[in-house]
Amino acid sequence: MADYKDTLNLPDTPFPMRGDLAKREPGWVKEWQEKKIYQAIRAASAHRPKFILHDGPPYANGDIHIGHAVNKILKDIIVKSRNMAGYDAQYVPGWDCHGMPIEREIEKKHGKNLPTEKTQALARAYAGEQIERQKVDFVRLGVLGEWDNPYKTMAFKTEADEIRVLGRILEKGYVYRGLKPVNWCFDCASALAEAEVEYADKEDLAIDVAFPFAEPEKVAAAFGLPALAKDGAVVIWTTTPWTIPSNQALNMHPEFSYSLVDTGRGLLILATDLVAANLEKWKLTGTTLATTVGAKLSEIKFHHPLAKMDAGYDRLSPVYLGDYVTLDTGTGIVHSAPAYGVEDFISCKSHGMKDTEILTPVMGNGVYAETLPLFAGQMIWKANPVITEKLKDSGNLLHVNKYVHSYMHCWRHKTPIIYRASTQWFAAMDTPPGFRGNKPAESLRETALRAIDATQFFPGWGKQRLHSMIANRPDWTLSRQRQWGVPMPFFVHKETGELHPQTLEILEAVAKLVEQNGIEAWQTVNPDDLIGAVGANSTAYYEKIKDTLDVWFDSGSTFQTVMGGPGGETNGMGSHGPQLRYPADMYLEGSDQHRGWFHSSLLVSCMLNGRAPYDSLLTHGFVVAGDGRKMSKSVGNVVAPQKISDTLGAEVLRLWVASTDYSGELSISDEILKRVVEAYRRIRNTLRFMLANTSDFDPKAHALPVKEWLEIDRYALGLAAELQHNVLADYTRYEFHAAVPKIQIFCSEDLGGFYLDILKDRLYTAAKGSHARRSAQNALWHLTQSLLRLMAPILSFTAEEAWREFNPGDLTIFLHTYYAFPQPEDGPELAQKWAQLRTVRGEVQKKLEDMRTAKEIGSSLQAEVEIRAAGDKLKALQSLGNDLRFVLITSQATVTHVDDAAAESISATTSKYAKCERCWHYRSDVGANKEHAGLCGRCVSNLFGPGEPRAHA
RNA sequence: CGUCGUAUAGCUCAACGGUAGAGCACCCGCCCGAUAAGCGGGAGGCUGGUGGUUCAAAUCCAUCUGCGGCGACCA
Repeated sequence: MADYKDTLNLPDTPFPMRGDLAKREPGWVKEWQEKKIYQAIRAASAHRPKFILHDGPPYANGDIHIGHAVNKILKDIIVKSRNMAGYDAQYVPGWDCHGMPIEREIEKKHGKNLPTEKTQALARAYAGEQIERQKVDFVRLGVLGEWDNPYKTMAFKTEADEIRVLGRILEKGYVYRGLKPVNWCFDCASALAEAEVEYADKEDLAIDVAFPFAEPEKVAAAFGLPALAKDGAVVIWTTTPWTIPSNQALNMHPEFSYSLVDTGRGLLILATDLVAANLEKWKLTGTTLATTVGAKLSEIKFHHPLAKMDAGYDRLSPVYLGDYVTLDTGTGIVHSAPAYGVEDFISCKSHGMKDTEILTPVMGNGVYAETLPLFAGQMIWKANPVITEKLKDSGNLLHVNKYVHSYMHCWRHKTPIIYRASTQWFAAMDTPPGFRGNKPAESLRETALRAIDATQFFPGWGKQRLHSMIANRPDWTLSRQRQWGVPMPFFVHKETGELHPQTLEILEAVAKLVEQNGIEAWQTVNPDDLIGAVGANSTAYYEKIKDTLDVWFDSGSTFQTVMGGPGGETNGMGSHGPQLRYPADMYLEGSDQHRGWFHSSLLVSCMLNGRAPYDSLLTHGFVVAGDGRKMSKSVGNVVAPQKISDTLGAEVLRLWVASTDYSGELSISDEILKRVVEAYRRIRNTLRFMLANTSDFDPKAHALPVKEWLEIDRYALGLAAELQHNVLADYTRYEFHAAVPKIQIFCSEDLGGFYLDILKDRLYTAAKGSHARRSAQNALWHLTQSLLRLMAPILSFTAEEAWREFNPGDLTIFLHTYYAFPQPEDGPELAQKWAQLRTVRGEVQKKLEDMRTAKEIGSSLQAEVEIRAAGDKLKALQSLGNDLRFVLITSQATVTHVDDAAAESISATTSKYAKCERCWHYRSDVGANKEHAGLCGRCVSNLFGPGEPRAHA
């Protein structure tokens, strides 16, 4: 038997079937960098309209985790897809560099209580190292961007511009100074972040204190009594006697029941449920005169327990209602010192107490101010027993005992800390304080809410979320008491606290210094040099403030400090102003950034420009393990992006990101990744087949006008055009998880299961340069053009790898836009007709499967088919003529007319003819040519004659 | 606890008031000229639970449960 394999046009390509991604991707990354692909794309796109996705800066601490990878890959997919859609889509990555976590890292490595200069120097160096580490991992993911010139919030110019932003919001009248309770360490003489707080057991004095009636008639009325027969008091319980001198209110729960009890020491009010326990503790007996709910006692005033001890305490405390009051311990009544408790502060403020009315006798070192009656100059912890003693003297102490409880301690000093109202700087949400006659026309809250309405959200529920956050948030505390942060370079009057009259000029002067030497310049500058040492406006009267800005203000200002704000393209503002544009088309981050970066950026931009810095917001969820659980080191279900890159390849990670619906959680597991790998293999193999079968195709020499193609080739072109249209629509909506299965199904069903399967016969057996074969290659060539570009934003490595094979000598696929298809004239009719043909094909395949099960055939080519059909179906089948058998991949196919659909049927038989040794079809004319006894007629013609005519398939 | 999401076949996703679909995985078979490939066929869901609205509910409403985000001087 002659071997005819050499006479076939079998596919050939160096494009390997297996990607070997983990090993080969780093090489491609390197090439992209060496060939400066990103810069080439910029040059090629310079004339196009801009699409600006402004990068939200990751924090420069720690190696990237899977969430970072998701974020950057999504951004990369969007940037690439917008660029290929014909935009100049820039990507300038950035890093958030200041803040407490880095300070803590420095403390861990170099010890605590370093001088500020030292901390800043170490922090700056550390952040730089972290950025380089993270950058390597980001680049490894195939993310293209301006990695040579990223933005950093610690860049000197960025730091300086941030100070200028502060100056502008001050000038516009949004900034004021006020009180706020914070965690305070006396040894640090500073506020602490929550992360710097530890809990440990502490022994305190727990005291029960009576606040005597000041308005007995109102108390009587609240309990439904005509009058009270004797004096009495409301009783509170506290473990912080040192807050008693600062008491300014009492809290009761509006719904709890409170009793008025007649005891040996007068009438007492306490929660009904706690009467028995407390009377026993106080060794009293009593009878309940009446009960009422807390709400009835609202606003009734009581005497301070130390009122009789010193006139300085002769004041009244009103009852404010609060849901946070519990019946766990104590009396059901809580004493409220607004300067030293968060709930106390909020409650008193909401009842109209002004900052200036709040008593703040505890100084930063934990000692009572000289103005505090009775206890001046005492350290609060040492004052506890003294206060208790005074209360006893006053007759208002019902009980005292030692009490061990869990209490906040400083992470550094292991000493107890307190909540302490301290002076902070705020941006006003509702009532702009104004600045020297300047005052915004509307409140920041109103402006921001309007800006949200004008913003597009992906997914849509983000709008309501951000809206409700802005609607409900309190004033923004801009100041922090930290070292590694952008300073608020203010001078305030030592007595009045007023800002220096030349504040704006000082800010600009400091900005200039910072521009040269970084934030460190503010640390080292001599105040005398800025405002002079003598005179009313000098350092004699004004002191330098050490506060830094909230790090959220750093990243919240990047629309100005990086993008350059309005006019940044031309006015030289911003680290990347000329190339970017304000507002950005999009900010894209995890959904936690509604409260973070989206939020802070919105507020700063609204203060500066009255609008959001973005036109649209896209949010993605968080990555969870396959079982829906959060990933955590302790559970051990953490999936590291570096590990995936090193084993499966970053391409697989990219495909996983693209195929997951990011609007909810993104779950990842070994099985999920395995499925992604399967999908990848299928797509890769399909590409390989197309590359292999077009390897001898030269579009310059072999291109044919579409109308000269075979019908099925034109149909395939239409399918690809439809795919591209649908996929691009998904890209435009940023719904990549909808696009990926479309591509996958196209490869599997339309190509693998249909078109390519049918095409093999023609590609392999027709004469190499025949019209029939070239027509197929034309179609494959256009399909590949489209498919590679369509895939490129997601499967960047593979698309690029294939592109080099497909288009040798071209720098990169990313220089190209989506493919412009030639339009077949009869596209719609073909689509309809071939859909019908494919239905019939499916029915035939079922029939053939039955024969296979009955062992009548193996290969479908062993069968001959007869189809009886009516109407359109008949016409469609008949129109293919002799080519129908190729569509069905059978050796013979005949069509017979029947009158109506009910009479339609399909039958198949095993061919009785011999198998052509070359094309494997079973034909009556095999051996008809004596010189080539093993061949069928068309193979003889294809090899030695004019070639078989093919018009349809 | 509050609030915003989310829950459909083993996995990833469709169906957006009208008989639950696809790809992959799985099972069976074919092929051996895409070959650590390719083709065909098949099985597999009380759409998280419960109650409602409706002629009709995966879809609308309520409630419960699981999971997750946010509620931090953390980023």
